[in-house]
Amino acid sequence: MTGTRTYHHGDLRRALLAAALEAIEEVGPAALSLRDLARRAGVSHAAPAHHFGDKAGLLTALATQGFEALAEVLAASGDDLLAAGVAYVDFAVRHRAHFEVMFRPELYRADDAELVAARERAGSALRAGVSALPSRGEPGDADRDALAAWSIAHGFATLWLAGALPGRVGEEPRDAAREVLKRLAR
Amino acid sequence: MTGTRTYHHGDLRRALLAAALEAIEEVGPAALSLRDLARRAGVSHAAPAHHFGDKAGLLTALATQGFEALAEVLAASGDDLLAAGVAYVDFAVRHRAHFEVMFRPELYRADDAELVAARERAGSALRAGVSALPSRGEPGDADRDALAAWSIAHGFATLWLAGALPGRVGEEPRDAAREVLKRLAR
DNA sequence: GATGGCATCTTGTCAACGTCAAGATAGGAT
DNA sequence: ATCCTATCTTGACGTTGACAAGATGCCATC
Repeated sequence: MTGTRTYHHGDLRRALLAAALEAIEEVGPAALSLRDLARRAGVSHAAPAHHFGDKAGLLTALATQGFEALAEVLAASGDDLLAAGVAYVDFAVRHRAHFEVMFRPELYRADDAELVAARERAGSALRAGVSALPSRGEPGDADRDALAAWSIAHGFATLWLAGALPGRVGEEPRDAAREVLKRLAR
Repeated sequence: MTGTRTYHHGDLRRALLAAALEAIEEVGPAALSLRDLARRAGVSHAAPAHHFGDKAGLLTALATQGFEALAEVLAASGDDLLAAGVAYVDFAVRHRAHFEVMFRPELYRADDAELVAARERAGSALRAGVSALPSRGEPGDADRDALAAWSIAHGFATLWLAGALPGRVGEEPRDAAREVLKRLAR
């Protein structure tokens, strides 16, 4: 990271992941080009393959990063379900590139061991917020409560990212999300 | 459509759209290849360009079809908000290829006139179900109610399609969706 | 401190792709 | 009968992901 160009980049793996996040925010995860990443990092066109094998390998690494970061964000939001939902939406908007890759499993290797572990950590963090709610009714309801909460947060985030929401909802995703998500918790 | 191979296909535009739906269900909308579609239809590799201009043009046509079909489905579900939500999820699962294209505006021309019209028809049909609900509270609440309903249905559908849901939710999307969506209407 | 091993990166190549330009074909109007 | 024009083919160009083979330099070992 000294800026001098040596034969060995020194931190190419990290540089490529960072460049990939930028590129995905610009053109989306599907239009990502390994050769473009190589140009951004100042290395030859075949250099990325050494670190990630192929394009799916790079996206697998990004998705894993994403699930780990999401797990942290959800854990930090504590036991408040509404806060967790708002944090979920906020994560999607702030880490748009990560989020978009995470939920396009056809682009990466969804059975990768590290990725599966990270995804399960995020899933646990997500269910933790719901299990804090008072239990009511029959068994299995808690699962469906969790799924309802996940669905509304995920749906709002996805629609926001797709630009499908009318301008009326405002500019600040956290505020808009809170207004919508609280309709479930009632 | 006689099966004989003439110089003029006769119904190439329709054949290409049908082939595209098949291909998208197999490999996703991003990995769609125009040359593959041409092979499936039995025409030369450049034939698709004549009907759709380019790849984005073909996906624009598919997205337009999708919004029109969704508008019909929602209109047919009547004034019941829960039924509309279930119909939304059912549409996404049954017309997976259409649905996946519709909400990836970076892949097509989102400002195309026909597409915008179809999308607005679908949006109107969606809001119609919510406006039938008894109004409560301040103005603007109806918009947010609609957005909450759309979010939970869209989120559930998206998570289902991404394969992100645990196996416990079952095989039949309509039943699973109803159990989840009804938690909002309470 | 020299040497060898090995991860890292480069160079060269290939098939497949989207797109464009130019030409061939045929159906229908005049 | 003739031309017009939409439809489709052929050929080409630049870009991409992937693979193979070679170049480079760090690092442990002696």
